[in-house]
Amino acid sequence: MEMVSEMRTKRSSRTPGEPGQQHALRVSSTEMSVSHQSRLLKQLDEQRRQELFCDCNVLVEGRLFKAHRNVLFGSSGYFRMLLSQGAQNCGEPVSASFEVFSPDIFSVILDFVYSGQLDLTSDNVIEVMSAASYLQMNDVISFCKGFIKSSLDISAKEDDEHMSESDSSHGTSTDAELQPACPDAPQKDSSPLPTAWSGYCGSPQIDYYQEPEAPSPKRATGTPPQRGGRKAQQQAHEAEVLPDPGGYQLPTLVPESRGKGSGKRKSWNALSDADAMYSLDLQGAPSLKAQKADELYATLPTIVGVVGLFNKDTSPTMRFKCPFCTHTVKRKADLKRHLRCHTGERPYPCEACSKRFTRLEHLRSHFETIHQARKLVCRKCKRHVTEQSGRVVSEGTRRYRLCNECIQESGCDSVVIDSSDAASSESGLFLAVDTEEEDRDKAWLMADDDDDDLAEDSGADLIIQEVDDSEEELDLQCENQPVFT
DNA sequence: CTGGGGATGGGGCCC
DNA sequence: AGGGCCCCATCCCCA
Repeated sequence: MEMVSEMRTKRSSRTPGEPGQQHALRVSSTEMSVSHQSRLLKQLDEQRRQELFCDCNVLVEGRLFKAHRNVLFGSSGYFRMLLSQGAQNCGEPVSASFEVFSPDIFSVILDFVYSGQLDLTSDNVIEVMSAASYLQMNDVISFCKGFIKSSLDISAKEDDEHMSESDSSHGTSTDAELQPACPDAPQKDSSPLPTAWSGYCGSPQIDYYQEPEAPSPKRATGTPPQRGGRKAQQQAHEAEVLPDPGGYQLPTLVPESRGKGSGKRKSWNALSDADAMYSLDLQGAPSLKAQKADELYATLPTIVGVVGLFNKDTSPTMRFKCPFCTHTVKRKADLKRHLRCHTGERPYPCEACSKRFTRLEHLRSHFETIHQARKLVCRKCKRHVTEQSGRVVSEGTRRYRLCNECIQESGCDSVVIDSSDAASSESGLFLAVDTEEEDRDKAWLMADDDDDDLAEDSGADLIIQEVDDSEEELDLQCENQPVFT
């Protein structure tokens, strides 16, 4: 191919003046250009390997890489910034040192820079993505995201096949169908992901992964929107400002962790593209969501690399880095928990109002505050109430206590007085049955329809009678059941 | 418009 | 490793 191109190039350049050659010449020029670029890159790669004309030294955890500053400048935002700052002393070689990623990872990235081929595997994709984020190489990040996404897609497809057809022999055909058209695709049998990556390898221009056009609300189904306008606007802004993980800045310019600040509440509506990538699906069918999230989590030990952040005076501090943002945590469990804000997984549905939560404790807190009246305080006058001086009332799906005076003032029209619940709250939830409390919580989480006593005492059950869309909730109960089994 | 309080979500960390 | 608690930030509602 290259030879043909070369020959054509030569021929056309020899006969520029012949009639009818204008169009042919233009086509040849394009091919020549591509060929020329390819050869030039190849030549530069050769020079790099022979350490010829290299004017940039990159030290990664003690290993020295030599490269050309022009190439690095054109490939990485980080180097662009770095080299721009030192542009005045062009004659001297530039040095950069990294300890935030390993030499192997940098080698993969450097190979990509000089060849356009990214050697991704399930083992290195997260670290490559992390390093690419650091180096501000958005194309690499996009490929990594696509790689991860396709791994999920493939997992889902495989699961679908496994569910529909019990015969395991179809697994090979699936793989065959997904085999790459690109012969350069990395083929590692041990990796669960490699077949998916083939589409990207060697052809970085191919936009295999379609970025979501706009941040999509995670609350596609399920919980009703509670936070509209202002939040949506703010989060749209966040999505604009925080295209994580591609939106990294130089470490010196941006705090390493987003902290408890502006971006914290983005999990519901505003998502980074990576967030949206996962969350859209994950908000759909809860069982599928959990399944996919589980698949993602299952890959954590290999796919989510351990990032060593080195303290200068102490031993290396091992931390787990979120592949979607800059956040790092000490424990993998915390990372798993954190990932839910990216995946959109909400495995804990409230059976009373169908709102879903990322954590059991949040669900419990929600249920206690919203659907049970735990506080012995009158909601209106804030005075302390007892069993005698106040009662539990329900308004919509919310329950709270009012003192008898406030109940009389508000009248029975606006609130539904729920004496049975008051009794249950008093007798069971506060005093005598504390030990059973957890079991009850778990019991209603398990949606145990056989337990009549539970149904009587459960606030959820009482509320379901009041809410219009109870059928939907019952469906949700059935739907969500597998999550807890 | 503003401030207070409730609800919610996320991080750190202990058990 | 998971559950749970505490703390804090943010959002929303309401007076």
